[in-house]
Amino acid sequence: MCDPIKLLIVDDHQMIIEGIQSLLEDQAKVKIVGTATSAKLCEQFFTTHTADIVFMDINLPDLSGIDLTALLLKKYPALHIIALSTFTQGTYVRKMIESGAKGYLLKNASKFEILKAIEVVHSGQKYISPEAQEALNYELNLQNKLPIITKREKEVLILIIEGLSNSQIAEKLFISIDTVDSHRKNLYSKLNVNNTAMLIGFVNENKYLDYL
Amino acid sequence: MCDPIKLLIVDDHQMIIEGIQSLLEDQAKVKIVGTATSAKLCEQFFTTHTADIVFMDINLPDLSGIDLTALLLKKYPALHIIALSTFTQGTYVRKMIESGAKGYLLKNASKFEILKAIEVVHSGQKYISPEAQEALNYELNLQNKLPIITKREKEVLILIIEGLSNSQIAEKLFISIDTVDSHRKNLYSKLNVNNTAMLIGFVNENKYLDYL
DNA sequence: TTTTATCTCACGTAAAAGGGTGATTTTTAG
DNA sequence: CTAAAAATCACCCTTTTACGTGAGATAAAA
Repeated sequence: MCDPIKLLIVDDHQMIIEGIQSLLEDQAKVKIVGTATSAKLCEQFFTTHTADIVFMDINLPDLSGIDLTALLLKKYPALHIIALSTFTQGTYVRKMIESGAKGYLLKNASKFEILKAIEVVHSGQKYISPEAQEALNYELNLQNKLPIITKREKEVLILIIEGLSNSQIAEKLFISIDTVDSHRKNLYSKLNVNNTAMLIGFVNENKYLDYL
Repeated sequence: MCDPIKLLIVDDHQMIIEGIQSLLEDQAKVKIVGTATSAKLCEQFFTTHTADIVFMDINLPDLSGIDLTALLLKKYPALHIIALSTFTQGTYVRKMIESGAKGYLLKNASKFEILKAIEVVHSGQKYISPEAQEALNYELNLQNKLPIITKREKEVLILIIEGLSNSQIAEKLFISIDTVDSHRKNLYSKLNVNNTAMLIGFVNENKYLDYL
C-alpha cells in the first residue's frame, strides 16, 4: 500500500474541522496533517509542512478562500485544492475553479462523497459535487447570455449605481458630460433598459457586477 | 450527579453533526440523543423521543430553522432551542429570538462556548454569542433609526424600483402625476436621498422593504 | 495594414426628475 | 369630537435624463 494522502483542512469553523476529522479518522489512506482557521495560519503551515490535498473553506476571516487558493497555487502548483462551501451559488463555484481549485464539495457532503472527492482529485481529475456542477452550468449558461460591456462602461455603471449624476461622473472621470451620456446610452441599449431604476434592477437581478 | 442533558442536533450538514458529536463525546453531562438532517426528521424524532436542548440550524432543506423553532415550541413549550448558524446577520438573530430560541451560537464556536451555551440555556437563561449579540443590537438600533414611510409611499417606492416613471405609476394607482411626484419627494426627503439611484441604493443597503 | 471596437465629444429635442410651496380632502388616532 | 397624519392635487422653475444622430481619435485585433 502507498503512503496515505496528506490532507490539510482550512476552515474557520471548529465544528467543521472536528466533523471532517471524525468522519475520516478510520480511513487509513487519508491522514489529516494539519488544520488552519485562517489564511494566515494556512500560509504558516506551508512554511514548515506540506500537503497533498487542501480542503478550503470559501469564507475565511482574513482572506477569501478564492484568493487564498490562487495565492497558494502560485507558490505550490502541485497542490490539489478542494473547495468546501455551504453555498451552491454558481458564482462561487466558478470563481473557485477559475482560481485553480480541483474540486468543489458542499458541507452537507456525506462521508462517502468526501472520500470520493479526495480520491478523484488526488488521481489528478476534478471532482465537483452534483449540486455545484448544476449551479455552475446554470451560471455559465447565464453568463453567455449576459451582454458584454466595456471597461469604461463598467466604471460609469458603478458610479451611476452609487447615485452620481452625469456631471458628477464626468468630473470624476475627467471626461465630458456628453461622453458620460454616451456611455449611459450604450449601457441602456446593451442591457435593454430605459431608465436608471431599470438599469440598477438589471444589475441586481443578474448580479451583473460579479461578471465584470 | 444529575442526569445528563439530552441534546438533539438538527442540521443538514453531516460534517457539523459529526463535529459537535466529536467535540462533546467526552462530556458526561451532555448526551446527544439524536440527530436530524431535516425538519421532517426532527418532527419524527419527537414523536418517539424527547430532548432538553435542540441545536437548530437555520438553513434546512425543507423548512427554515426559524419556522421549525416556532412550530416545535408550540407543541413542546418546555424545549430549549439554541440556534446554530454560520451567519452573524442581525435579521437572522432577531427572527430566531422572536421565534422563541433561547440561544444563538455561531458555527465557529469553540468547544468551551458550546458547553457554556448548553449550560446557560439549560439553567433557564439565554445565551447569545457575543458576535450575534452585537449584530442583534445593531439590527435593533438600525430598525429604530430607519425612517417610517406610509403605505402609499411604500407602493410608490416599489413601483419606482421596478423602473416605472411617475406617469406610469400615476396611471397604475389612478392618481395624478403630481401626487406621485409628491410621494416621491417625500420619500427622498424621509430617506435622505436625492435621486432614483440613491433611493434604490438605500433600500438595498438597509433591506428596507423587509421592515415595511 | 485595415478593419473593428472603444472612447471620446457635440448638438438638439422632448420627457422626466428634482426642488420648493401651498392647499384641500380623507383617514386615523387621541 | 378634534387634532394630527396621510393622501390628494396644482403650479412653477431648473436640472437631469432619455433618445437620436453624427463623428473624430485611438487602441486592439484580424
